[in-house]
Amino acid sequence: MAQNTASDSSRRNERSQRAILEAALSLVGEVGYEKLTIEGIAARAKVGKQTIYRWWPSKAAVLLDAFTAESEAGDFESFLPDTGDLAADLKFSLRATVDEFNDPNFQAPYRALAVAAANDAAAAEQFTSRLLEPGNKVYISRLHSAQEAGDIAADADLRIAAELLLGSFSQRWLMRTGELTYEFVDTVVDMVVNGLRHGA
Amino acid sequence: MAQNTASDSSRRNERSQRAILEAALSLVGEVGYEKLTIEGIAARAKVGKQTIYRWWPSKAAVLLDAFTAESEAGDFESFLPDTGDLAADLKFSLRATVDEFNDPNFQAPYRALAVAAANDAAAAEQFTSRLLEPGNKVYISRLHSAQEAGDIAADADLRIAAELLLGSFSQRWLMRTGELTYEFVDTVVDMVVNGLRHGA
Amino acid sequence: MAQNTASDSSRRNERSQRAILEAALSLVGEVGYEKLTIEGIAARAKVGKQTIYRWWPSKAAVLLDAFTAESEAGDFESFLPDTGDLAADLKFSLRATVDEFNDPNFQAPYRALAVAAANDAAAAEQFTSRLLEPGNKVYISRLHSAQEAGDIAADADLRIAAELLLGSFSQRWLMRTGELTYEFVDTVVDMVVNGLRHGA
Amino acid sequence: MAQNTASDSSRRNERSQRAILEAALSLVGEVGYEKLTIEGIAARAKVGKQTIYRWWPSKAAVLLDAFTAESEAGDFESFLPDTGDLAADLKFSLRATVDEFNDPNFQAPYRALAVAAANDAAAAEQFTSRLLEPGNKVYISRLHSAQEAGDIAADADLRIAAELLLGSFSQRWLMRTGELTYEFVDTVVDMVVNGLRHGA
DNA sequence: GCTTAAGCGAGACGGTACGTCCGGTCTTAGA
DNA sequence: TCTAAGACCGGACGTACCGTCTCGCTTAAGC
Repeated sequence: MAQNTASDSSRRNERSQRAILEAALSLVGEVGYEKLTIEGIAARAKVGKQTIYRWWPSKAAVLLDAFTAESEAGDFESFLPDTGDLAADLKFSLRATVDEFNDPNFQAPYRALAVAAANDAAAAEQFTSRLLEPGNKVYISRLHSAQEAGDIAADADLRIAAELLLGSFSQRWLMRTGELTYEFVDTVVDMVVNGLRHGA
Repeated sequence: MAQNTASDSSRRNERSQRAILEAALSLVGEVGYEKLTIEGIAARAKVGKQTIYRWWPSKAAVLLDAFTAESEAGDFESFLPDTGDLAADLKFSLRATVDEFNDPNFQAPYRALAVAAANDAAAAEQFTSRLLEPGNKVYISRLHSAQEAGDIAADADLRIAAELLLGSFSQRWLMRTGELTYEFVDTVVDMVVNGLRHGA
Repeated sequence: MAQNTASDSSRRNERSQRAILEAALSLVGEVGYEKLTIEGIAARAKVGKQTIYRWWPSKAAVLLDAFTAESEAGDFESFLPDTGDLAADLKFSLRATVDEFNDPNFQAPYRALAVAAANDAAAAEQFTSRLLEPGNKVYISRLHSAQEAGDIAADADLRIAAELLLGSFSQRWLMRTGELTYEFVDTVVDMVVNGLRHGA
Repeated sequence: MAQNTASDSSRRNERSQRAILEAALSLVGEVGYEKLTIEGIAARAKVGKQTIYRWWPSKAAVLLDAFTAESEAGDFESFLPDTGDLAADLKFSLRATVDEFNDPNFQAPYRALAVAAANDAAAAEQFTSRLLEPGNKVYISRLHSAQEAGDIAADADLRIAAELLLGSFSQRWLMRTGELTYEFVDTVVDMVVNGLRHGA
């Protein structure tokens, strides 16, 4: 968690912390990241402002904790099966991700975090290591298994392959340059899997 | 330009407008987008705040004008040649883009615009139509010519192909998940071109 | 007035200034000096806090202006007649002052100013020069005329005589060590006038 | 002492109490009454805040105890001799008081107490009964002996006489309207004694 | 001598106000 | 009429203290 080093976390008031994270999530859904204020969170959580500042360095940090706390409650990482059919497996997972990113309750805080990360290298580091990279790993690992099965080129750079899959998806979503549809991810998967097949 | 409809643009003071755009660019390079303020721009440009509010609806709009004004001064769009060798042409262009995005003077305002766009759909629309889409078009058009030459599958979705090329690039840059290098774009191009070759 | 040097007073909004002074006076009467807050004044005056900070350096300064503005509206300085009978004239004036200091509307802000002055040398300087000293002068001048008439010793220190009259009064009021009555001031006047009669 | 009734004073930690009083005195000398904080005292005394709140109801009460504790250590009440020469005796005593009030170590906490008393009737009651009134009594008693000796009028109000002596002194000091000098108190004494001589 | 209730240092907590910054609107003087 | 300047109302910032409230811990009294 992102607490200040100065304070003794064993004395945290659980009830307050939960109220803060819940307030942050619900508020960011209502007003967006830029209009999200620490005062607003404190007011909704019925908490003193200092209680937020004591434990988090910025609203981005609050939001990150809020988001991951909720995600860990459900089963966070979208499931990526390994049926032996790489393209099918990738499509399955990415279609689930499409649904997720079309859900306003997921989208609002996630966009807020992305904005914070784009803005500030420190936030980006947190965002990446706690949200993006775990997702990447799942894809890389599936690609690796395909590689070992001989389905894709032995020398393919799997990290970059994952970036093709997820970067195009992210960009379309973040800049709203198009709808996130099953067709879109299917096409992306086909192109990438095809590209990986014969020496790249 | 993004001016308000209310004012008569023939009466604009050119000197002031230029000073505002220059001030916006230099300030965003110094303090970043979130700490960029209208008051700060006005003060540096030695201009009344109202003069900014009269002609632009938001700091994102100022910045967008500032950025495009500078870009148009130089030759903005990265040149994409058509030598007949698709992969080589794409690499040539993307390597130039790598250089551009590694230039701090370019990077700071562009990142600011991307943040504004990620935040706000209206800003995104402007950002996309004035900066992203023109770039996309260049790539799509080159892909189209390759398609007509029979180098890539006839039924390939060229827009999505361009998104693969540029989205992975953008994501890596925006979230700072890795360095932008020639090797990176070369690999991306090879994968994508390979993927386009045989029906996708 | 106690405005900051930085601002151009010709651009003050009269309505706001008046509202601030009125709010300060009414609030100090309701809650006392220590619980008087700039935020409270701003809220009651329907004014931004900055508008107070722009023109006054402290709540003591606001209050001093508020108090003197009101006083100048009425005829501030208690009238001290010169009938030729020094003791009678002093009693007349001090009895009026007794009434004034027994009036809650007068007392609350005046006590607030006295507290501020006792606390802080800068406030004391303002308080003294704008409120105490003018009062002193009136008494000294009446004593001077009595001295010229031969009613009191030629070498008497009139400023100190005034301090005896007003200091004992002030102390009793400020520390609430006794009631302010006509009898009290009459006795004080008799003692002091008697003491001044034969070389002191 | 001003302790709360709720607590059992036999269990007080002497060391802590002393540290609190010393911290209060030294801090008030450094920052003044308004900027004196309970947290600051606790921090300097290396004591929990609750230990202060347990034993004193306000910072004024702490300060009053701190001040009287120190005073009782030395011989607090300025000696007022009775040589038969009233004026000389009063001058002797008041000159000593002048020295006292010109001593910064004495002045700072005493001013703080006076401010607290001026502000708040409850503090005033404590301040008066524990510091002012004992001083008054000494003067009244000396005047009484002079009255019995026939040096001053038999019907003179001796309390008011004492108020003349001490009130003018206090006022000059509190509002810093002039220096406290031997000449000043000498003149005050001469006027008052003279005024008391023949029926007042 | 053991236990148990208190005082204790520490500091988190819900609050209030601070003094500052900036947003976006409005007013004024001058070119 | 547009501009530079900046006052205005409003709202959020991040900080300082308030007075209350747990926490473990020490410690002294009374069983």
